[in-house]
Amino acid sequence: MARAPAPDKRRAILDAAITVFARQGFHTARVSDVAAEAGVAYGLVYHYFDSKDQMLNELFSERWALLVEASREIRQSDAPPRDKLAGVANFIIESYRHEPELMKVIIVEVTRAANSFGRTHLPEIRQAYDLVAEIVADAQEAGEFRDDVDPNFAAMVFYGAIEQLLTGWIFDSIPSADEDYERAKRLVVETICDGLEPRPVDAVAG
Amino acid sequence: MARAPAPDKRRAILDAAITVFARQGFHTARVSDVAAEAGVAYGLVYHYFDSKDQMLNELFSERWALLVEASREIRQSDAPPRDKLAGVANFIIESYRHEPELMKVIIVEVTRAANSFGRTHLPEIRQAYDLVAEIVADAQEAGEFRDDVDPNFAAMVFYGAIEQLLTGWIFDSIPSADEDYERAKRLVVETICDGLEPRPVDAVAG
DNA sequence: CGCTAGATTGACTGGTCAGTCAGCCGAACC
DNA sequence: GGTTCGGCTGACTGACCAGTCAATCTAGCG
Repeated sequence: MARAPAPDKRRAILDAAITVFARQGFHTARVSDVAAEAGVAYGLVYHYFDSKDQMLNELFSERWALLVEASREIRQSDAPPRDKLAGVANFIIESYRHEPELMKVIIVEVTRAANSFGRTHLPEIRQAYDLVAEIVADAQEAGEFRDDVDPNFAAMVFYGAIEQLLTGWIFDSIPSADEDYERAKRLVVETICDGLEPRPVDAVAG
Repeated sequence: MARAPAPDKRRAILDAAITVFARQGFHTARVSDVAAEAGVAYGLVYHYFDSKDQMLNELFSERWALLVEASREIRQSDAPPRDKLAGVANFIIESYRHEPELMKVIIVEVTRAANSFGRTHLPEIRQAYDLVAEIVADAQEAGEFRDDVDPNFAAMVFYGAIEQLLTGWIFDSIPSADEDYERAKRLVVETICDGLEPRPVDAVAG
């Protein structure tokens, strides 16, 4: 029999780490918990990873790279700016929908950890923000968005809104049925693009 | 000589805790660091507080109560809704401006800590969010805001935007001169109320 | 004074865990 | 069958730190 087809315990450990970090939080999670969850001996974790931190770093970077990549493609597409923002929102919210535990870990432990991890990954995080800022700037140059709002600022508002939604779902303080995700996607973009105040009726259509 | 006018070591310890928690993060801060920062013996911390956690809880609740109180007053005022939102934004941003360390601790260690502290204080946190939602709902009933956006949702977007700004300042990734704070206050409200897309010119004024 | 009570001290304890390490197991290859 | 080598094991160690406590100090008070 050929050498067992890569049991990939490494991946199993990483997956277990997601579950455990999401459930208990990184700080309170013990490496032994991760090993147990993965059904693997304690020492094996250190065979594949240098440290507990490295696992978290890897989880973050792996997924964040996908977000940056997706954002880059969306930016370069020739969709209208509103659809581009919708695309980014969609990607993030779908990520949460499919892998809520991983996204929880990323949002809670990395994005928002101002000391330690947050600082380490600042450059990566900024890349994603910057891409949204560029989408806005592009739209402003094309006259499709107001040009009196700093693009970086708009990006902050956009990301802030989405992260807050994720946080709401994580805390289980806003509803999370299928339709709620869809509604949320629509509403972030709508709110940010259109604003809360009613538009003067520019065409009585209907 | 009258009994020394309450040396208030308790307060000194709490203030030291702010500095230390902000600098090192709650988890990595040692109680001995707090004691040292306060210029006080280790044991004295436990004379005034039951635990390390209790210090953080107290710091959070003390200040969050002010925010809720201010929000409540703003809601009950008869200013236009846009000014009410501006009032809340102003309160939070001014809090950060005057006590950045305390606000950093609150945002990073409590508001955004889905496990541990965040869960503990969820009810208090929600109170503040709910008040913003009510401001929006009031405005919708008065026909001053679009009524096709869920008020809770609008509140999320609003808080998300502000917290993201604070986070930007905390991480030192957006500028923080006096005028930047003022501009930020104006822009959050403007962006959220007016949206990013240009309004159709409803009056050629000027 | 002598007494009481609260403030203050800091050495010490108990428990927890990240990370180490000496060695085992089994597959391939000779 | 022996040898090698990577994957794999889990008991152990060393450091760290929250919280305890017995002792000391200080101030008012009779």
